[in-house]
Amino acid sequence: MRRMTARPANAHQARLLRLLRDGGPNSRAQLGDQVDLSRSKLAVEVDRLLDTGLVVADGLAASRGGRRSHNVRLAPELRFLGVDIGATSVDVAVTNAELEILGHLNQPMDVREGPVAVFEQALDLAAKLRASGLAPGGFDGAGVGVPGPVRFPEGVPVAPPIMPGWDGFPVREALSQDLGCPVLVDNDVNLMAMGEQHAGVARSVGDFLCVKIGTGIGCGIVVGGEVHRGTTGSAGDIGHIQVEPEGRLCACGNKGCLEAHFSGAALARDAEAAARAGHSLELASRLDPDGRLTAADVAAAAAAGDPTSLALIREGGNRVGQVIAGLVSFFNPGLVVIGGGVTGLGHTLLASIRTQVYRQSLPLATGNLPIVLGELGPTAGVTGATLLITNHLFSPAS
Amino acid sequence: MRRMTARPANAHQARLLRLLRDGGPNSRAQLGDQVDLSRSKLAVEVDRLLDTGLVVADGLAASRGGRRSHNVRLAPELRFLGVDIGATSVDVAVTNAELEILGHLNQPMDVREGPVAVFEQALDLAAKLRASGLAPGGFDGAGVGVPGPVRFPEGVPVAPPIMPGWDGFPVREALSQDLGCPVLVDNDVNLMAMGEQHAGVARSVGDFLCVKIGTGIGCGIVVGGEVHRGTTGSAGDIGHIQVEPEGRLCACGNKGCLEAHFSGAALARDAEAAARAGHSLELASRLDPDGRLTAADVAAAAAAGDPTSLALIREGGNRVGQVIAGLVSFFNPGLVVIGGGVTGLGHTLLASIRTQVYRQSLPLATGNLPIVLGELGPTAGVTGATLLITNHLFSPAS
DNA sequence: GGCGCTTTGTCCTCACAGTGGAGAAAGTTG
DNA sequence: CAACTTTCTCCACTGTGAGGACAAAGCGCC
Repeated sequence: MRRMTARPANAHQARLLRLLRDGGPNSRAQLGDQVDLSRSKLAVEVDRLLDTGLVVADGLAASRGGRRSHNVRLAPELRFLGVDIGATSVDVAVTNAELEILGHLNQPMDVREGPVAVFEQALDLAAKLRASGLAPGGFDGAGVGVPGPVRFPEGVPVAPPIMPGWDGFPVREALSQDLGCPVLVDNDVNLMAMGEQHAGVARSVGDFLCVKIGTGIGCGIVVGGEVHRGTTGSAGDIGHIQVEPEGRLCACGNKGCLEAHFSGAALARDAEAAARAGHSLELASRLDPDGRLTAADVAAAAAAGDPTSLALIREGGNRVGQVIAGLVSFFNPGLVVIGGGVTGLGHTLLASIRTQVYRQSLPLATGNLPIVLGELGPTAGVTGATLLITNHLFSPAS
Repeated sequence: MRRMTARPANAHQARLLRLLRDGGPNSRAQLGDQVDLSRSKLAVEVDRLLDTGLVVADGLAASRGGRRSHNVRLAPELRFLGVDIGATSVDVAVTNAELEILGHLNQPMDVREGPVAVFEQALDLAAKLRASGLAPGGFDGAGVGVPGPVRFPEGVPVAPPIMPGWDGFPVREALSQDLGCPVLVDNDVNLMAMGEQHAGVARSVGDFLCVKIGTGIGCGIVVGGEVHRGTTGSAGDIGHIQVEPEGRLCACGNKGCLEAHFSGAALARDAEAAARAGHSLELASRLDPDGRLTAADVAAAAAAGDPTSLALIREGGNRVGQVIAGLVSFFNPGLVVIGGGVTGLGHTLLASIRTQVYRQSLPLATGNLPIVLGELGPTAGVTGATLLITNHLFSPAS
């Protein structure tokens, strides 16, 4: 039960910790190449980190033509917890300090059951992972993503549209008590963006957008390598941008919101309607006993060549693409990542998004703009969550 | 002919220079209150700045109950040039190091005449200001705004839609040669945003948007106090966001761009059409011999109560408001500033923009969101320009 | 194996940024 | 004119960090 208590004493140490997190075991010489400090100073700081126990010796590395170097690495017993709460399921993962996922569990649930019930399930999953020996000493930190706006400094959801019972629930404080470790809470979309930035397609891109299409639609915004959360924590909430002046009624009360026209939920509804109207035998054959379909059913039908499903996906892609085109003109990102549950719709969706964006935005903004699917899938969120908390812990203590 | 050659030697000196720029003459004690340095260290740095000549003694201040303090200030002979190139006119202003405007000239012109002709006029205005004794020793730095995207590090316009002849013209290099001082070039909208941030409505706001509606429409984006320019320098180019799927043909080749439906130019065209169709006697009476109108004519007609003009303005406001609503949802700013030539349309325009934004965006994003007119008018751009160059010069030399 | 060359890591000295306190200088107030 | 404030300077002391010398450890070649 040895927990991480120490924190880096200065910016140099913080920098070194992050290099070790992102680059794995490293020799003093390799660290020196990346950090612009004299060798002597660097040795001093590394020694201090060794003293704290955050960093340990890791044997000798192979020679590169001279004396073999003594590697150091982050303490291998450090454990971090990533929790990603979606609208319809929870993901929980345990990582070491290098953010390698040691164990990952997923469970369906309904976020509308409220924070108490949901966190009971999440903590249960975390306990299972611990019970399998992955985190014998408990956790040194945890990151949590929730599907709605968060007042980041306090770690409290504010006015979340799809999870009314969560408004004001002190997520950070409650979980910090339960887990006995530091906790940080953020919007799930922001965490997905951070995950892709750290380990996915967005490595080494400073400014990018990460559009997550699941039950709802959100967008992570990264500016200069940092997540932009906005004044009230609601930045990236693009699901309620109006795409049709007199369009469908949305749960938020407005008409024609993007989310009402396309999202995992909207797609399933449209597919059900098409199936019931007899437009698609392929879809009808997939109806469950209650007459319901999911986005995954549509993806499967599309993969089987069902024209109705393909048309629905294309139309949805056009809608999202229309909004993304606007955002690209406005924000001029270096990359757009598409992720979330509907990535199962794959390249049909991507193609229609690309068409819209490349057609509508100015060539200067789209000239060298990749629009790609996220590559981490369900691990993006939990990876981002542990990145978030380690970023915090690997900073000089306030 | 004494030019500023020295640059601050370290971050402390840079910080002090900016404090003196923004706060005017200050005593060492007052500076110490703002800068978190010991008095002794601060005295050393101030002395070094005095040695460079960037800072000079400025006499004794009034006593605050003890020994009177020796004020210091930025050298009063420092002169900066701000140039703001619009689509239809140039603004040129001279400021001291405290960014007080000592002289300001404006001249109509047409950017389509190309960079050589335009800068000839701009330099002519600058020479006039010099001739009137405002900058006997020449300029210590200049900032330039152009109405299109700029590759900022090089100071070169790229693919500017409304000024084709400017693509790739080395503005920074050319002007730096002509003026014999450091020059920085940016998008005019970004400079307006910086101006309002420094001296206008956006003081002390970290994240805000500054929408400039003139001949075209653009948006300055400020994130964490810094202008966001995007990957290729085209961030904020919202004029070509599509607002109507099968809308009017735009100069850019697409259909339904915001700019095609509302901007200074579009408003004038609509007003002309209405006048010619006999819908408004008020507007018809303002037609010039060529049958042309300007946005200012529409503003005047609206002020006189002309219902056609008011309707045009309202409809335009709705269009812009629709786009801004989307940006607000996406970006979650703490303030939206409306500026540019059409601010003459005043509160009629503002009201319809506000209506759209407050109706379409989520309450969390709009709850405490002021939407206001810029307060600097034509001086915003030139102030931003001199802020840009002094920010650069008051930074530690690279 | 001996020798030169390379890489890695440690040790030592020096420069200097920065702190904090003492005290001088220059005011105000009673 | 004494007591108190505020401002500014001077000085001694501390800790950070750079840079060089040197030791340790490895490779390759003769």
